[in-house]
Amino acid sequence: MGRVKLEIKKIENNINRQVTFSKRRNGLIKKAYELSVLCDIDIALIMFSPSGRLSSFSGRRRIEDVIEKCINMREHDKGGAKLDKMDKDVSWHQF
Amino acid sequence: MGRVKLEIKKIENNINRQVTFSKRRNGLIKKAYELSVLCDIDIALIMFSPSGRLSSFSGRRRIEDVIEKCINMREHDKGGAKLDKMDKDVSWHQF
DNA sequence: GGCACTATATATAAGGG
DNA sequence: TCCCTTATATATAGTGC
Repeated sequence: MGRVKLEIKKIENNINRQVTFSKRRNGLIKKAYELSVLCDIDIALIMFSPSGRLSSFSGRRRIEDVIEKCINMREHDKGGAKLDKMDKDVSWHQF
Repeated sequence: MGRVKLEIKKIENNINRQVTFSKRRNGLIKKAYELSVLCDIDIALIMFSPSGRLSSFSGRRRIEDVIEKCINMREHDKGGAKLDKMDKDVSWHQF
């Protein structure tokens, strides 16, 4: 999305990396917010900026509550937390 | 983003709400993944589907580690966790 | 439920101030 | 750095299978 197709690999230039982080962080939070409202769900988003600062977002409930619910669910129902399928050409770590 | 502009409010139809959740959840995870790679950061995303199922994602590190780092940072540096600014016309809950 | 299509809305990379 | 613009890449709503 932009004047040029951006390859998904680490942006080596420090300035550009921080700029991209700021823009995409805002976009991500906006989309998390929209998802929480449209689908009436609980959501939590935790990010650390390239300089190590914490950014977090949660929808209807306090982030601590969402985290706690997540931890409990992962402990008590390990099989139910997996996503069904993702793109084949990425190798992100997921649960 | 689609044939029609969608107002950001709860989708009342159960089927449509679940369909929108599935599509947007995938989009959100993809963007979280891209952000983690492009900016070389830690990130964690926790969502509960309309039916209550847990979906979560984390980038380079285990989600438990990212959550723990977040909790510690929020406890020890409450002032540093705030985002600078968001859209004025939304009222999401953030930290 | 999921997958594919496609018209449209949205996000964003570059660049300028 | 941050804000604005704009061309372009991407996400996705509606639809059919």
